[in-house]
Amino acid sequence: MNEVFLSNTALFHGIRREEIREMLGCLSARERVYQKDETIFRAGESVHEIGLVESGSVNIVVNFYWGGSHIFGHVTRGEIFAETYAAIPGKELLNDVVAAEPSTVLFLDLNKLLSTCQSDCAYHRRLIHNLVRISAQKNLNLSARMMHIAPKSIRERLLSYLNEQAAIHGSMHFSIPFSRRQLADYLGVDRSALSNELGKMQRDGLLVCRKNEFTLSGDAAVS
Amino acid sequence: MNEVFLSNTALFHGIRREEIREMLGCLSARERVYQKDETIFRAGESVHEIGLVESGSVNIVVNFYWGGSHIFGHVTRGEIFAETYAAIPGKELLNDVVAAEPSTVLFLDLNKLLSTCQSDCAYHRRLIHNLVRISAQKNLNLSARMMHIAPKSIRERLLSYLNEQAAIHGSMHFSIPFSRRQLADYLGVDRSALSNELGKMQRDGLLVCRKNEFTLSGDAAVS
DNA sequence: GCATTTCAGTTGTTTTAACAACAAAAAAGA
DNA sequence: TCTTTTTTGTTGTTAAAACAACTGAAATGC
Repeated sequence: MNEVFLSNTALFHGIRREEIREMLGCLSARERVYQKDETIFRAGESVHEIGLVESGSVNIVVNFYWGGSHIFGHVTRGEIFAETYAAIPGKELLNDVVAAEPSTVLFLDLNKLLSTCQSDCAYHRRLIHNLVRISAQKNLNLSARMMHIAPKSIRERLLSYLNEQAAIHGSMHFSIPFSRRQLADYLGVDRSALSNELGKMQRDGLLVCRKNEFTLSGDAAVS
Repeated sequence: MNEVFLSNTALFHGIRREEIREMLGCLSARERVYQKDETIFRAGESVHEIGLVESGSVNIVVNFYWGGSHIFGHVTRGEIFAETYAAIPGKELLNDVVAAEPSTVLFLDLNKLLSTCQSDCAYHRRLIHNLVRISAQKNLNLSARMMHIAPKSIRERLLSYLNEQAAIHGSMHFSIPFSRRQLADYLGVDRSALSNELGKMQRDGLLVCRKNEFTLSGDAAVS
């Protein structure tokens, strides 16, 4: 296991490398390699460990009763997953977790993480602090998406999202981390309808976009 | 302050009453009374305290640029709010928090909550544990709503929601905690269209409903 | 008990987004 | 480089939900 890598993750941020090695023992850390498309957690299971992606990436996949499925989230190197379920004992997963590519996952026992270890290391508190922050951040991300999806029209959803991006980047010119298809999924609209609306908005002078680069005009600014 | 009441909240669950009184000092607890419609937190502010509703209830209100607003959440007696923002230093609130009725709010310093207090009471760990669980639960609630909103048709959204409720109650017959208007808001659809669809579904034999009481037929069951 | 207001169901109309099918452009691979 | 695949924009059609307006029912207040 790579302590240098771990010390750069949000979960272990601010913890010295020597401490990390020691802590991994306290947390019953175990590592496992997965091939592409291999299932890591399955809906219906209950878990007590959180997963930290050491290499590769994993998808959070929701399966519908009629056979369809939807990728609800994508967890990349350095990020964690399943912490919400691990925090609620006995709670069954609502979705599968599947390796999006060949990946290595580090599993950590959440109960041990939350209980101070025998050696009562000062860094343990930092770890808990980090976990709370990560959880809060995920909450905010979900809330933000809810807000963007709240309007009924595609244009309003786009403006809501793009204005948030402009605010985040502190500029009317910015790149977004989504392809068209991904943006359509994120906003919960049809892809072709999204493309269409973007075209109209450009004709209306609200914005200019080329690939993932957007420039909002003053007219598009809200709040 | 009422330690008996606090010991029944999710945040102080499992902590003895005598301990609670002691802890409140550690947490720089302060209490304040609000009148109906009075603003508790305003969008754009950053906070370091979480709020616990001791009496009454508060609304999480999103204000749109064009003047409209939307109630995003309702926090009742015993529940907490603003913990997501308090956990991320400097993060500005995206919405207002407004008293829905005359209310009393207990404010607690989150940084002090996360750092073990001088007296290093064993119950402090329990408090942090509870906070993590509450945060995780809010995450799951948001995720569940996202899943219900994912389908495009009203019928599918309803079935998604009602099946979850049936699973929660462990029965095909149950009451929901929403009025029609609230359910329509929750599912992000028009109220009259929702009523209409419920009528159709009853005619199709998928369910029977009277007020907030629903009975699903076998045909409505999914997964 | 009566008046008033809120809530829920119904219907018809209009808007709009989903859907399907396709062509051009870009990216990836051989 | 040439081929193949993926991504993106365009258009027209269709289905569905939003919207508006109204009625009856239920709840609230006086």
